[in-house]
Amino acid sequence: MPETVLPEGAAVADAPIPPAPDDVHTRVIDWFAEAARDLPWRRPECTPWGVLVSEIMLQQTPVVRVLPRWEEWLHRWPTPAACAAAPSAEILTVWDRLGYPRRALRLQAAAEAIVERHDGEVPADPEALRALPGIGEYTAAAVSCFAFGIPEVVVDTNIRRAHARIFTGVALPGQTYTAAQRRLARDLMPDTDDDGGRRACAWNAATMELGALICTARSPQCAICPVADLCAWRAAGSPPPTEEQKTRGQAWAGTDRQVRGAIMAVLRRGEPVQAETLLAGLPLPEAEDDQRRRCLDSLVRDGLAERRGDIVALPGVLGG
DNA sequence: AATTCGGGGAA
DNA sequence: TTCCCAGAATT
Repeated sequence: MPETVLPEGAAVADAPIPPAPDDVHTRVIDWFAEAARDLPWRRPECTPWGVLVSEIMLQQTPVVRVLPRWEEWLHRWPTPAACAAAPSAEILTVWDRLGYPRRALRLQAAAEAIVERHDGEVPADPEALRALPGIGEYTAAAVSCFAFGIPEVVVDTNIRRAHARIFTGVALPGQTYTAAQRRLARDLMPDTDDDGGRRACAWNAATMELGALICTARSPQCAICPVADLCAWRAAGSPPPTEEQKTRGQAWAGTDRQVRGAIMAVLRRGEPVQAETLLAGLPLPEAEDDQRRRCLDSLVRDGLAERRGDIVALPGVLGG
């Protein structure tokens, strides 16, 4: 804020005027109709289970890496019941290197809960979805909206960024999902009175796609953006992100996540191995013995590995 | 509100 | 190297 005191009622020069939501709705939804990617979990024949699997896999993992794993997963386990009945080791193997393998176990646990609590059918109610393992606020809303057409407020990282630029006029939304951002997203939802929520769901999907394809984090394609002339961030001169808005990079080299990942890569080969051989053979010369052992222990605690005596394997393969 | 939890491809 | 990706669970 400048030190200068402005006249009463005068607009602050830097404060962008947010566009009318209705105008943005029409532009973005029309753009989506012609520019949307043909993703398999968007096809009309995709089941709610297929949508649910895609949403879990897409948590922090890019679309291009999810695609082949999703196809394999749905081919093997076309229903929650089939997934629930699978060996956990197979679950983790098919998950492969999507990352955060606890998601795979939680997805199977969700499938089990769906069989037990919902007669094997993915629930449409967002509260019922939210109660399933691995399903939080975003995923519950997304499944409810994309699989069942229920006009929930869907807010992912793409939508937060698009909202921040178009309506708030800042480069990036910041690291944490604030109450103000949640309120903004809710206020921006199209009316559901007329069409029962069809337009609201289209708005969710379209805004997400806009953030993924046009309004990207690094170099947004404003030249081909359907709302460039309405965008508050553009109107403000496309100011760069502040230090507060920048995401502080997560360290990777030397972290437990790296060591755990290296251990899981070995276990995914399928053969039980000696703990000492496994830990000594990790391609991480920097890692101390203490860290290697700690990470293996944590994997066992997380149910991602099983240990009997000196032998370690994926869960279930060591038998009773 | 801050941390932890994988992994890879592009800037 | 750093950044970013359809987040969730835990503290």
